[in-house]
Amino acid sequence: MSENKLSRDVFTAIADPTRRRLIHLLSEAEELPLHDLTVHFSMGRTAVSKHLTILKEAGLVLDRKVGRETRFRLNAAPLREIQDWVAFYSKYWSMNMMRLNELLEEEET
Amino acid sequence: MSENKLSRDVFTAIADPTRRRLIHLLSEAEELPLHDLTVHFSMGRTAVSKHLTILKEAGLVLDRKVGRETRFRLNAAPLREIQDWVAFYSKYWSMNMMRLNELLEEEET
DNA sequence: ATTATAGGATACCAATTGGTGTTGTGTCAG
DNA sequence: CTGACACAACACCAATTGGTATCCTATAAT
Repeated sequence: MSENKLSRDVFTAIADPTRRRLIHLLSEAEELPLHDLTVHFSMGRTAVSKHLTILKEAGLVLDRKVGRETRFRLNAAPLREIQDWVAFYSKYWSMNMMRLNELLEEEET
Repeated sequence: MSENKLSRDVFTAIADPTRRRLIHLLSEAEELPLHDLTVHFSMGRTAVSKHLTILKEAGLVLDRKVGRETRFRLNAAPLREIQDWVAFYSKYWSMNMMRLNELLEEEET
């Protein structure tokens, strides 16, 4: 029962706009404590903390305690999975809609 | 109140694994009716239909009625937004963790 | 020592999500 | 015409999500 709940889908982690903003903030600041992140949002500290937990479970952020504050920093590596996934489908928009439509026209004759 | 609910975040659309499987199935089959898609899943037809609606709202699939069946096909173009988003962060995993750790070491001295 | 700050831990809540079953309608086949 | 099929449209439900407020501990500043 005491399993690690460290596994979280990267896709669901980046699904939330708040989480994407957090990723962006962390990308331009190297390392930030919770408080400094919270001020950028209109929601409370607890909510931001929850989002950070989800990002942590997806491996997208790392945290370390420094004195009384917990500093968060970005770990972009898991985003590679997203890139790989979407790269597979890039061929479907580079060989364009036009060709697809042609095929469908033919089929209907 | 009768606004079009056509706007749906692409990020949330691809967050669900079922939806990603649907995208994959459609990518290799050009065009498929709901029934042919449903047989690949252990859930009911209604559930699959709902997922397809979400994909439609994100612009990721298009549908057309052919006789008594509704055929769905992939429209990969909106995935470009994902690619653009993730491409921005690719620099954070190419200039690697090592460099980041170096910076943090220095900071602590 | 006292007080203020940073944040973890809970408990709680409303809204959304992901699924179900049912019903109704248009279409294809005998 | 009749029955089977493909699907949309609902109504409904449990679990999850995204947020809140409250309480508590640890650290920092005076």
